[in-house]
Amino acid sequence: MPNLLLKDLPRYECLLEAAKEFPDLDPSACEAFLHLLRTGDESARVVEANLARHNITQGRFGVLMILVNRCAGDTSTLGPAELADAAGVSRATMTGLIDTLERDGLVTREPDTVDRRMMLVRLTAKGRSLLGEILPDHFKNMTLLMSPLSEFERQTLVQLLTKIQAQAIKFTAPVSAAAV
Amino acid sequence: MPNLLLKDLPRYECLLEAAKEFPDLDPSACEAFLHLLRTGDESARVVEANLARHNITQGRFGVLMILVNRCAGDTSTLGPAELADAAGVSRATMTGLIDTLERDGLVTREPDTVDRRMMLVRLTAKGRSLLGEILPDHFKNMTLLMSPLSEFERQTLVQLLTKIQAQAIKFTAPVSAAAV
DNA sequence: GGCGAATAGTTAGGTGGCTAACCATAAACA
DNA sequence: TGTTTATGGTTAGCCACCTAACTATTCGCC
Repeated sequence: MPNLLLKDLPRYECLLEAAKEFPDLDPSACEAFLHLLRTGDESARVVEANLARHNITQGRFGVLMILVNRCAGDTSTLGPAELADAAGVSRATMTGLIDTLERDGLVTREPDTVDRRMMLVRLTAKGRSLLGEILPDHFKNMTLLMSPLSEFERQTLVQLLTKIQAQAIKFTAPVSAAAV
Repeated sequence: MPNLLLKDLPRYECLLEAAKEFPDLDPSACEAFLHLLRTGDESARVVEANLARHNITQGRFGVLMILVNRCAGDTSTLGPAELADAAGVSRATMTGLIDTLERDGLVTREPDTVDRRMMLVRLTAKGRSLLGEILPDHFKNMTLLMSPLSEFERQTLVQLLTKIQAQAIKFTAPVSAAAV
């Protein structure tokens, strides 16, 4: 009987045993699945620890990155809905993220004079500077995390993960069909 | 310049380009990392959708599963700290999870007469019954999600993920050293 | 021009994660 | 036996996610 996303991953032999009781349980699928979730979780924690040292979370960091990417010039802006779409979160959630980013002086928010429904979000110099501080270690950690894998293994991993992603998309309707 | 954990994963060529600006950025590591997080995220959503149909979340489901696993007989119990440890969350978080589970009649909670600091959590018949409803589809979805991969590919994936897990543990001190 | 539909951003309420602090109890030590 | 340390569960506050609902604005159609 497997535990899911728990501290101790069940061994394959335990899954074989559990499959006797649950005919729908495929031991190798279950094992791969649990390892995927666990490794993803642990990997996220690694980069989050680096971000936390700069008093920022993954979500807020993502918003800053989107602003840098989508705003070529210093004067460009994005609306909360665009940001939410790019970040893959709801507009309501994005309101909260922008709230705290604005509070910390990392972005500014002002009404759009052209479309009066819109707010315009802009990255501040402080926000840009913070990214400059964060990114070197961020990338180093990422590289270090993947260092046990050879170039070939990384490619293999990406290929396998891409297959799973393609399958996952089928579960969730055509909402994410615009990816890549 | 890469987006992180965003809706559109950057293509490898974009990462090569970005590496010119950021010397610490390793394109293949970054690509593998982003795919790992993205696939994990999407996979979690798949199983969560199934759980949501039964009005339960991943976290609460995990608690029920621990209770089933750790409590061989119907009369056995676990304390909140044990549950938190097994689930990999804090005791404070576990209090909230038990609160809602108790509210929904899926577990009971009573003081321990032997050790008066303790509460004892027990799975109810309703909780057990709910698991019985959930598990068939839960396992089926898991199997279906991994179906694009052959048995060999699944083994390969697990091996690669295990390497990353071992590396991730080094970042987070010996706290999780008891895994597997 | 007027009306209905669509869009934008925010609020309210809920859930689940965290840390720090708290009170109560048990265990360890002198 | 008394004191200190450790453990257990909960609370407060914060954050991030969601849905549903709301108000305001814009768009499309007649």
